[in-house]
Amino acid sequence: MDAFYVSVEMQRRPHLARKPVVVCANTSRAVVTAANYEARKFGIYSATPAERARRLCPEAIFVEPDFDCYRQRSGQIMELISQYVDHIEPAGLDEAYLDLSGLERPRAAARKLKTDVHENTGLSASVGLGPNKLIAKIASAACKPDGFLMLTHQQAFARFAGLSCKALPGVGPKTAQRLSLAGIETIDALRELDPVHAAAIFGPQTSASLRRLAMLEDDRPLEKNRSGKSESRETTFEYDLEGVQALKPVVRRLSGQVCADLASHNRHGRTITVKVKLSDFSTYTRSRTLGEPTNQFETVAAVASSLLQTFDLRLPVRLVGVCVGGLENTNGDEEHDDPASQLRFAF
DNA sequence: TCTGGGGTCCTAGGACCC
DNA sequence: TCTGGGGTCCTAGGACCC
Repeated sequence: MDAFYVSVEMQRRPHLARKPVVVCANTSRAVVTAANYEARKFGIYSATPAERARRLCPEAIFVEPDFDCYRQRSGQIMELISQYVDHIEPAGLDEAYLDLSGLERPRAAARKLKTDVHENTGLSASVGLGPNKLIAKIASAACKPDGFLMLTHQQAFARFAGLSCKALPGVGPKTAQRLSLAGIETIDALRELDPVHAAAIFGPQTSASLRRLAMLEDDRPLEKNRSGKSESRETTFEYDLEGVQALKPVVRRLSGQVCADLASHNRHGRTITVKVKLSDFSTYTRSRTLGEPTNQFETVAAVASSLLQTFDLRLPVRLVGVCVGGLENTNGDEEHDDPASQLRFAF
């Protein structure tokens, strides 16, 4: 979906049309959750600090996020899509991979789906089609907003060769910087990088996976019904807190919220992790794995509290978080779909 | 002006088992 | 005195994505 959260908010407030709109929590240390295209013209993007966003565009309209609403709208869209195809892999609230390989006219079906989504929700999507998830994903990003792009492997190869390596999903700022130091800026330069040289820089695994990315090769199957592997809550304080005693009640509260979420989905996990971010942004975690999965508040809170004691808190604390991971499988069968499927699609 | 929250996956080292 | 190889689980940190 194009600028999904902002588009939902603008739909609720028609007078915001054509104005710069930013979805952002109303707290001192917030960052932007989503910005519409008008706001992006001012240099405001997702993750821009709120204060900076206000200075970049004082006339921008700030709206507080409403994730319950976004989840509900996302559900409607996923429901609509499921009338077209059986095989859907949601990839967040505003994005999904679809397997169109069973369809006779996949391009026409995707076209109709895009129109249908707009007619039923008033929201626009960008659709990329390709022989694998990677190409579908890059194609949908390349045609945003409100775009439609279908590419063969060969066409994608030609079209994306000159793009920055950062256009490859999985290549973030750190990897891009390391590549840049090696003189690699574009996807075709990465493709032509000597494998031995690459392995010396990135190690055998990472260099091989970077190479596959640059070749636009991707054999990941579509995975539907993925169940979550962890649930967590974390909070950044308005002002840094000092000492374990100040943090204990927060850790108890977060434990309670995580357990309530787990219980509501009838899920249980074995590994409890506490995370701490200090005033200098250094981040530490401590975890403990139990013999049996749990979602009991007293159990999680007690373990989290004892983990909290093990940190070296010489600096003030900016953030704490509690995570329960190692969630047992709820619905058993992890369906891996036919890897021979030839056509995938992302929006 | 400092820099969220909810996740996934990968790596690497150590413990432990056969 | 010198001491393997493989596999799994756990912990900690880090990169990345939406």
